[in-house]
Amino acid sequence: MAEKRRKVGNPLALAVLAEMVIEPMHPYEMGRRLQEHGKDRSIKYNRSSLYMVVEQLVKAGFIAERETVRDTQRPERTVYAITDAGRAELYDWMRELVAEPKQEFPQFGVALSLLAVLSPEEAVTLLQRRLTALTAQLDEVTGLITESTDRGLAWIFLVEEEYRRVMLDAERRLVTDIVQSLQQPEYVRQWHEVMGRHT
Amino acid sequence: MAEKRRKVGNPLALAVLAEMVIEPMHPYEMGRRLQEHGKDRSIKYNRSSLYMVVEQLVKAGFIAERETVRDTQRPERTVYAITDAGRAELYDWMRELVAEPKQEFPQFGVALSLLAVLSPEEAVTLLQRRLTALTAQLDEVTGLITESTDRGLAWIFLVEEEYRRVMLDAERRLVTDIVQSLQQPEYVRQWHEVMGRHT
DNA sequence: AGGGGAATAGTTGATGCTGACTAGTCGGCT
DNA sequence: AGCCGACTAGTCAGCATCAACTATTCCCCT
Repeated sequence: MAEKRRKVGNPLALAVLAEMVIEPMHPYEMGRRLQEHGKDRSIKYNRSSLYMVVEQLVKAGFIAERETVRDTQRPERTVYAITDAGRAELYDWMRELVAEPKQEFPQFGVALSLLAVLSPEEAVTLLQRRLTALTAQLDEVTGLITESTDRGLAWIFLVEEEYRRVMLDAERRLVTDIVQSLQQPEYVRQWHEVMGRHT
Repeated sequence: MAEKRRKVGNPLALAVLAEMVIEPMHPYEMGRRLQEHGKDRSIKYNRSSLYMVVEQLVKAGFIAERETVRDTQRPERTVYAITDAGRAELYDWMRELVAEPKQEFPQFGVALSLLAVLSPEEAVTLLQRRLTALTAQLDEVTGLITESTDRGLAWIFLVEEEYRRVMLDAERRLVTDIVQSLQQPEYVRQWHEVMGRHT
């Protein structure tokens, strides 16, 4: 119920645990799979963070070193396996993430909360640029979804892209509405009135 | 056009610059205003980060120490003022934030991309819990918006709450849809089929 | 047979962030 | 006249992050 502070908080750690539930693995391999399955579109992936996170997971007792292989060629690879504590952490963390929405701070929210520093006219121009970009992103995601569905990829693996699509669509609608409002003299008058004090 | 790496990247720095465009100020005061105007709902605020960010802004030449006041009582306060470079940075940064959507990694996206580690039945239960929480948050935001509008607060100061409302609403719809899908045997069958290999 | 690019695998330094702590002051209650 | 809690204001140690770097091997082209 209450939210605990995770010993390892980086979402990449969650992905690592999820990979290791399937089979023991060395870090580089985890990264490779993450990218291969496009998980890096939803989880910020960075190789150095990966090694960091693996180290932290070991310290926390969620994974353990299994063996160090050097198969005649290639650099040395350390293979890790998930522990019982790690499995417990994975499920507990997943449950929390799914069931409890957490306050986040999207960049665009920051921009909107300070929108008043710009002039209404400039805001309109900039928001229209955003609209173009959003439309492009929407097309990209929609394309990816249709293409994957056609290739017979199971629905469960596309739900995160569907999420992205829905959020992009909602944002696009909102931006369109704001642009509309900013073109009505009534709103612009109010803006200038409020901002009159400074600048 | 191209995105530069900001010398100071913390969004709190942007809020600081925006406050200082109005008048010179000491850090604590900036923090107080941020909270007073509810900007801390959109911008992650933390006192220690604030002092950090001010230091960074000084180093980058975006703000400058103006005077150190000790008015007989209270601890020493250092007042800072924005520089021309700072003003330029503020506008440039705002333009980028408004016009160019940036890839972010919301927690729920992470959860969805790994949803398959849970059982469909548990996923449904958890998503229903999320639904309740989302509805509560929606009510809160909607309440805040109506109340503020009634008090005559200008529309421009509520646009960030409107953004939050729209996003929450879209997420709620999506979660509802997912729950619906997960209750159709066809989808559950597919899930088990795909997951059959491991676990 | 050798040179260059891509892939494999991992390390490190420099910087950023924040929870926990310090420390003075005001006001009010008793 | 003394104590408590809230507010004001700032500092700091420790952990997290990531761009850039190192180093080895594979394999294709000429």
